[in-house]
Amino acid sequence: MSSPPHHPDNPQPPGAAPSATVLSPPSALPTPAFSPLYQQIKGLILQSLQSGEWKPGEAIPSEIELAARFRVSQGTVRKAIDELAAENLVIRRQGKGTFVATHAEQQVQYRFLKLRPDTGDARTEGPAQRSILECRRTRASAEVARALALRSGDPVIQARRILSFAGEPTILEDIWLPGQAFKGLTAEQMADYQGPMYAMLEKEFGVRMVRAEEKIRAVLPDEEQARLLEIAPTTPVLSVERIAYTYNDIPMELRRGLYRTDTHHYHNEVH
Amino acid sequence: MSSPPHHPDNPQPPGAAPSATVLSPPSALPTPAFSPLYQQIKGLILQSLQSGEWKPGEAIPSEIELAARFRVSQGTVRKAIDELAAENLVIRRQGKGTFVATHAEQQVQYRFLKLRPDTGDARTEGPAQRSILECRRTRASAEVARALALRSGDPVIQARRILSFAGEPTILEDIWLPGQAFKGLTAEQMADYQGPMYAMLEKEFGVRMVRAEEKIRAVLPDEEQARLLEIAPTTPVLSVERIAYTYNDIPMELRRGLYRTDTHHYHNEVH
DNA sequence: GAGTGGTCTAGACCACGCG
DNA sequence: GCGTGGTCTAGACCACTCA
Repeated sequence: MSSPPHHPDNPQPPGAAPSATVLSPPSALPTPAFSPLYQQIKGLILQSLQSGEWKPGEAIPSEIELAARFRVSQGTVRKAIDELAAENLVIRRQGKGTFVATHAEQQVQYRFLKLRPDTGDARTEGPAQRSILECRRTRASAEVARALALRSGDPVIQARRILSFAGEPTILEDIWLPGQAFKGLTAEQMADYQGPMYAMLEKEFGVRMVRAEEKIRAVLPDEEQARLLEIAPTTPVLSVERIAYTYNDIPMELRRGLYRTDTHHYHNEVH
Repeated sequence: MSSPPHHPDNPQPPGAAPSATVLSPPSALPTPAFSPLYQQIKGLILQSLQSGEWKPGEAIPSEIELAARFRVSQGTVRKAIDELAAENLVIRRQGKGTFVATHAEQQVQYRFLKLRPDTGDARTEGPAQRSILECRRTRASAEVARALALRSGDPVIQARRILSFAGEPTILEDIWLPGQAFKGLTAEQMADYQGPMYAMLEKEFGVRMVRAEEKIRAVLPDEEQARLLEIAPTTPVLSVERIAYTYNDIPMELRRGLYRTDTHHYHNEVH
């Protein structure tokens, strides 16, 4: 950390780094950051988050504790946490504390899935049925490697599954995961786990998906895809190509989904 | 406004409403709001925004001025403006001031359009060519009325246009606008205006689109649509149904777009 | 150099959740 | 009743823009 900015009355000694025991980050300098104090604090909290010091669902230390740990005012910690909360990395609960965000919550199941039934409440539809069609270890094609920031031929896990809503097959997904981070992942694990796949990856492998980018197109399914989705091959479907990222914008999943939109639609809000 | 919360040392007289001259809002009570002070301030600023006290692109008063006007601290005004900035209603520029957001800026042309070329930079593609195919006064169908919160048979303006990128017709749009708010809108106005349509509506009618919701599906174009987009009728396209809202969540536009996704894709980021 | 937004602090009190 | 996050204030100084 660089020389911390001005403390009006309490001039901080130049090298006074936070007293936190900062674990060595995976692939970056300790904290380059010539940035506002609260940004630096945010970075330090982020490091603890990604190092697993606080697990998903757990509470992080209170603002007062963090302020003491980092030797800054509570207001500065607050602003750092505000940004983390705005990015959905933590969740604030008044009177209780601030918690590490997780995919394993009833309220926000399928945080990243924007498909909604055309009619009725999402809740009347009930949870999705998942069925794993395939799950195997293979090697990254050039395309998959590029999406996952790997080299061609690096080990990847490839899976295919179907999500059904109210008994209707609605989503067909092909999923690629970097083999290294998910050693030992089995089809059983994917099939048996109760809850979203991202919750399972979080729990079993400590990898948290934090944000994703999607490219959406209209396509016709091939024969096999149409059969699996139980639609005619002339029925257009949404092709949703997703790259999901962990902390530090590291891509951790490539997913190609085909969404039926005869009974559902992709919902988006734009500001 | 309810009794304003606690001023530590400067107890505010109970009825001390901000000294701002509040114009009567269109269809709501002066400010129900049993909410934090900064939320009430935000509401008051919002009223000035929607009443046109400050026009798009103009600067709003400085934080210090607003603090004086509303008799609160600068920090409270700041928090109110922070939220407005987060919602893209205003833009802060350090050293210059805070400005009313507008659709008429070079940087953020087509703020609501999420379609991007598959390859190359969006800027290499240049601006879109617009051609108006149709623009007429008509009456709202039940469906259009529901979307725009009108009654069936209310006057609406219906338009159809094509957006082309690099000479290729890419988007076909049918647009419905409530007739009352846009009296006197002509096809010439739509065709001649340099810049996004929302910028024109902003300038000519004082109606600012602030947010939109989209429902996206994959469909096949009908014959006419295919002809206009210069594609085969067997080419699936994205159907994007957008409802755009002004302040206070009042729907002001229904738009049905067909997007070609053979050369472009709909891009979305999810958190 | 004046004016604007941006950062930081310190301290007070409020609203909530839980034992 | 205590601890948590949430609100509000007051005052200082920084960083940027422009005349």
